[in-house]
Amino acid sequence: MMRYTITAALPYANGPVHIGHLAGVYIPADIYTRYLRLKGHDALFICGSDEHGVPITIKAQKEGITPQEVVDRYHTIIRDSFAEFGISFNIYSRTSSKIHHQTSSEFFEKLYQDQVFIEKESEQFYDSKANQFLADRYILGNCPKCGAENAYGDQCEACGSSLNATELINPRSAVTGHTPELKMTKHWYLPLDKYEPFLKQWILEDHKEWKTNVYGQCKSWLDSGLQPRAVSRDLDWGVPVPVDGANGKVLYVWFDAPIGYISATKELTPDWEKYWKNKDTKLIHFIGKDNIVFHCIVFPAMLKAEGSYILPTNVPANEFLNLEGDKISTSRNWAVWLHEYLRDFEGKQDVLRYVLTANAPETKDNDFTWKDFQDRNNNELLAILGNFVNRSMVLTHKYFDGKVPEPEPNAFVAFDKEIMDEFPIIKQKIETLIETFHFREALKEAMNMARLGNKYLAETEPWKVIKTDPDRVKNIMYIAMQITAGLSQVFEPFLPFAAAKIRKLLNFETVDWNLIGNCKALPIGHQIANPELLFTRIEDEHVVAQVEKLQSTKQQNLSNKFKANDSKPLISYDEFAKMDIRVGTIVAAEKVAKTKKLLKLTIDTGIDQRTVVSGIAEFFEPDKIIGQQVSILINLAPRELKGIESQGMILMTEDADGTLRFVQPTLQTKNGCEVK
RNA sequence: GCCGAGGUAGCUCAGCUGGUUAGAGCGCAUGAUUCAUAAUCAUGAGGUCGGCGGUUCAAUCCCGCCUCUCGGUACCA
Repeated sequence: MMRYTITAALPYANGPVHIGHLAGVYIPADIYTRYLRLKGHDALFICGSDEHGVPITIKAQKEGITPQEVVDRYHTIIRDSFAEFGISFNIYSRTSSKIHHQTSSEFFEKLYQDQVFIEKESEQFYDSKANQFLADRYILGNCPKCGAENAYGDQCEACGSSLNATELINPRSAVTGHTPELKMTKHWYLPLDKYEPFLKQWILEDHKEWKTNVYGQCKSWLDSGLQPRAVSRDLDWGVPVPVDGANGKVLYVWFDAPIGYISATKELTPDWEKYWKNKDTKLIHFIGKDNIVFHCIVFPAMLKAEGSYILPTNVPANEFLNLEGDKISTSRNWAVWLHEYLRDFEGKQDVLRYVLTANAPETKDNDFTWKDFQDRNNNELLAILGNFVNRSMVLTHKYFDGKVPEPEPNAFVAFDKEIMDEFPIIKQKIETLIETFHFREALKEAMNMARLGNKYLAETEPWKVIKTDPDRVKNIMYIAMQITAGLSQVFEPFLPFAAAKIRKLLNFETVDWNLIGNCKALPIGHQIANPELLFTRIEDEHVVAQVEKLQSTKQQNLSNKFKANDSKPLISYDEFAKMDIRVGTIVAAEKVAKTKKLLKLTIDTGIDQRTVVSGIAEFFEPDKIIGQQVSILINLAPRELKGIESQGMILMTEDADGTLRFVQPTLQTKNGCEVK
């Protein structure tokens, strides 16, 4: 028996969870854990809500409630969704819990006492009216790049630039509107660079077996050199930094969140140390690809620094799931939310589990479509698995009053043996596949067991043989029932609800991986229950409704969500008149080498032909905009971009969905005409 | 741009360290069958393995260049 600690990424408690989360992290982790338990291993499955961090405080502020109220709401929704989908956590905890605060505090203290951290002072914005330091997201100002108002301190949403708060022009606090001042503040840094040699050895040399996407990402980070990372922030929501003079400082969320795995284990069992500190325990982190660097580099560095913990054996990160061809997006509401699915498809947890496993983004991003969902339910789950179980039960009832018939041991024919011999082979394949995190393939092999069952019945034709050789049918149905019993075991990790239902129908409650394929699980004479259908057909109207729902939320989002920005302060006519805006025509366009967004345009302004560098390359093909009339600000001070002098600025507008459009006269207009 | 991961039958994906006619499921076609939720079983059609070069007796698998998708990072009036 082996011991495993299995973690699934802590979902961030600022929204519900959707099918992308389930497909990428929780279902694979659940399959893995259920499998290990079936094999008799000691496997703890740990998860919880990640409840700290700035986005939650912002959400709370927007809604006029406390951060705790925000996380309480989503923690409940998330926890219940997982429970209903049969994600078999041993514990689903949360990082706002007392035990987590305590655990992460102690963790920090240990590193602090061992003098692992670097202490560093730097200047940060401080709001003297609110008496607090401001996180980057809490500072608004004019974007230094594009001049847009209300750029955030970390990013301008108008032009997409990532910023430093100190670059903002006219910065103001999002809390009070006050102009913040720069003030020195002290923070603690984890010197990741010091652990670089260790990490290089541990990952690049000792864990070449990790998935290529994970290994590649790590190599990329390690090769480019690691930097010390701040582990604290000036914020009042989180785990307070347990050091004198650290008032108003909390642990940075990336530091406390992974410790959540440890606190949850602690909450679960007094025996927790054996799952985290015993060298024989295998620690497996299931995550999405966005989390690779934290789980492969940062958290291991923390654990290593602490000294008494084991490091992960593997970090099987998955890619992302798309939905009907588009990226899943919480803000655009382009998602299938679990709590809504549970309401719309009551009792169909396994259908989604099946589809998401069969189409899991294991090696690359994958697409979920409702059509595929319908097809897989109707043509695979129902037609192959459900149908086999049903027909073997119906036949057993018809010929043997629902009792497992007694076979004549010497009467098994070559074909019987051939079929029976297949099952241990498939079982072995599934084991290897699950143990190497190939869940998609493993599920396919499990389905092959049901296929084999169908094939067996089709070839042996008990409904014909019964007329001529009833004894032979005893052997046939004996085997068919044993196959069914095997299915009730093999699907336990993948489709726990269906597996349990098959066992209920068989009147057979034992769960044991080793029963798969031994073809004698059900005793002779065993009475089975009446047949019931495992799966029901999903009709077109159900999936059409879902697609329409998606389309309409998408439409609504577009029209509803857009809110015109507030008017800027008044200016005089003279101020306006300073801007010399002309009608021009694009006469040449080419991509600026080594950039993604920049086009080098040559504009005929009526006065001259000049070069303008414009960040529109993601929306326009150079060839297709030649001849396009534009409005151009011609007396903007030239600026050099990527070595090219840009002499002016093309006026663009951005539609609600982010698409850029030219602002041009309604009819062809002479170049050089003024816009006024 | 740089780094990483992908681009294999209509669709979704397997293909270990290069080696005979490149595989599976779904879909499609044909046939068989009726115990079963018009479910099942068999057979078959379908691919210049993103493109171009190179190494090799031999490349989907190695190398170079290009191209497209996704992620990270940089840049972005």
